[in-house]
Amino acid sequence: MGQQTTTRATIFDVAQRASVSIKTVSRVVNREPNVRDKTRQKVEQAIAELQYRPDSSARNLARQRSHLIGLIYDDPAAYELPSSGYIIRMQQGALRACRERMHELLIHPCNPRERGVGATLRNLIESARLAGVVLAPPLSNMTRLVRAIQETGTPFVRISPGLKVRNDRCVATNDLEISADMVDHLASLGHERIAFISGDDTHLAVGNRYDGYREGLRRNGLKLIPELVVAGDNSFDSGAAAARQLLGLDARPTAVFCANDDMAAGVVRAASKLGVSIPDQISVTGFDDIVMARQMDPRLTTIRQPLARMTERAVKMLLQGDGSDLFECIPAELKIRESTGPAPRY
Amino acid sequence: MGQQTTTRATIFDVAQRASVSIKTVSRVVNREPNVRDKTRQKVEQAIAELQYRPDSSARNLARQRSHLIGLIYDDPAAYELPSSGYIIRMQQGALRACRERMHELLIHPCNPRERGVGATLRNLIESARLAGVVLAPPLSNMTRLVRAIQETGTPFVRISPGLKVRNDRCVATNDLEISADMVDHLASLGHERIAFISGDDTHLAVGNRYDGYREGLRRNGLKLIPELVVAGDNSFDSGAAAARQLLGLDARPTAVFCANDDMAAGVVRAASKLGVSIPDQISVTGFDDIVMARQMDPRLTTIRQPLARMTERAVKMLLQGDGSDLFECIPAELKIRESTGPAPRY
DNA sequence: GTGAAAGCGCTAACAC
DNA sequence: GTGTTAGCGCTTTCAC
Repeated sequence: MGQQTTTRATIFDVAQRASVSIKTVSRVVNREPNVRDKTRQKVEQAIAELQYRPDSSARNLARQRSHLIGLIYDDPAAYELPSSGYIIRMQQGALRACRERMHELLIHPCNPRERGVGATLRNLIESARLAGVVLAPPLSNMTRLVRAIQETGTPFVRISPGLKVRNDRCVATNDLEISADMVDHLASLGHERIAFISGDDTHLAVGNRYDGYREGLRRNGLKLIPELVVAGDNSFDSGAAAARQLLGLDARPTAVFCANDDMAAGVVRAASKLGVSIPDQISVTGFDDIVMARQMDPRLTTIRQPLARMTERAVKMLLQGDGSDLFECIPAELKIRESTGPAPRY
Repeated sequence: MGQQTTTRATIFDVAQRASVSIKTVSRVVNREPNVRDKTRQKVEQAIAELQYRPDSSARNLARQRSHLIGLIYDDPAAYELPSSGYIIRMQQGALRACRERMHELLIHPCNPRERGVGATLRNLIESARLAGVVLAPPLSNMTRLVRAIQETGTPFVRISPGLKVRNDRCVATNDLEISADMVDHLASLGHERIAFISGDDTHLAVGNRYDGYREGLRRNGLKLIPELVVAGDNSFDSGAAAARQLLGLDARPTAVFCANDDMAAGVVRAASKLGVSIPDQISVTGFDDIVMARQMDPRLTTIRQPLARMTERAVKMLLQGDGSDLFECIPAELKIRESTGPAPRY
């Protein structure tokens, strides 16, 4: 064993050793038809003996495209956020599909507020000749970026762009529907004064959660009480602040639906500081199912998006080639845990 | 605007347009010397007009190496763990260095328990001709994997291998020292019965934390009390279980030092269930500074490894070329928060 | 079924 | 300072 002293074997070396032409070797390596079984075996043996590994650069150059998938997502200024779970789950799904299809994953967080992101993105995509690009939310709903990618002509898929999309491919989840389902859950527990803490609205898909909340109220015959809707910014602290506001109301809500789990955690914290018990006095729900949701006390009722599966699907669409599916929806799941319970009777 | 209808400009097109040879264009693009200012400008203008972007595949083929850095880490079976924060922070550091050096980052989680990881890794590294590889813990202390990478002859850096390393480069932190410092902190608060909950010992660097604990006891003139050392497995639940055991003791510890934050969170949970108040009756500390550490109540005293900076440094070492630094240590930081306080007097 | 030869777009010696 | 030319290791077209 030890260091690789001699130079690496090329397709020529293999061809020579197997007494065939390089084209035949190429056929074997790429699993193309029209190779006699016996020839194939000879070649395979030569490959094994020589430890031959095709050179991706050469292959990419000849093929005019790489075996790289780019995963592009928002680079949070404060990286250290629960958003990390979000990102990891997307990566995980993308990686699954990549492995299966013999591709590799390039990650490329970027700051959409920066000048020249579009150009940088184009540069990356074209220079590296990415085989495809997955655009994560909230970038997936930013026209400038989408356009920049379109201009490269490289296949791409958007994740949860948060609105209906004209021509290009995307995979989403049923944010709106599932949010309404959450209201159903609350309503079925007897809640009538259900508050909502909204999130960051540059993230269109997060906006859908509010629409779902309203739809849920509507279909349960509940009316929207303006003072029960308060704006958050997706952060723990904004959730806590909103909770203090809601709990200070003369007519308190009996349930709070938060547009994400971080804010829900903030609500839980604020409530417990005020001696308000969950879920006895107030029910709390989130959205995202972050790791902490299962470690909180009480464990948080929330909604889980199939992020990994969505991204996996996205990469597969990319590598499929056929423009068959333009849009795919993978439903989210209600995770009913301990932070929701029957409405208190006053 | 719009789609790229015509074929992409190559270096020839640029050369022709600027009335120079391709070599000159190459010089300009690669910022090589020996180009007259005026010539350079002509070329740059042609590049701009033609929207020329060098093709990485071609460049990589000619240079015999890519512009890709591989970040290789353990692919947890249950991915959905606080470890996600760990991974994200390493990625962030690696990305910072990559961007600065005009490289791209390939992520490659892998399962070291799987057969053939070594071969797969070699295959990736050689096929893609990675410019360099960063190996994260605990993979960085697995001989089989390290060897596989060595055999490719590709430059690599190990992160926190957890032990002194012979010849190859690595960047680590002062796990042991900082753990001893944590004991100093506890001792200075008057604690004498300090428990330790150990972690997963396939992760050598985590093992160092225990050594640091002992060193801390020693230098504070405290003796190691065997019944106060209990084995955990890095999980929240194992922390909670250990806590129940420790709190059941006739002579309880007044402080618990956990080898990671998840276990510390478990301890906090178990203690509060048992009505033991933190830090009044017992102090708790962790290691890692996961996101939750700052959102717990009380906020957790812990240790923060400079993971991002470590990985950033690693990538820079890779791209530096000169084998100057073989080993680099970036110190961790004590984060003293609310979960530690003066030892109770009985 | 198999092979010969012409690229793919760039870098790197070396010549001028 | 600048240009010529020969690769880099593969895929692809087309002939056999």
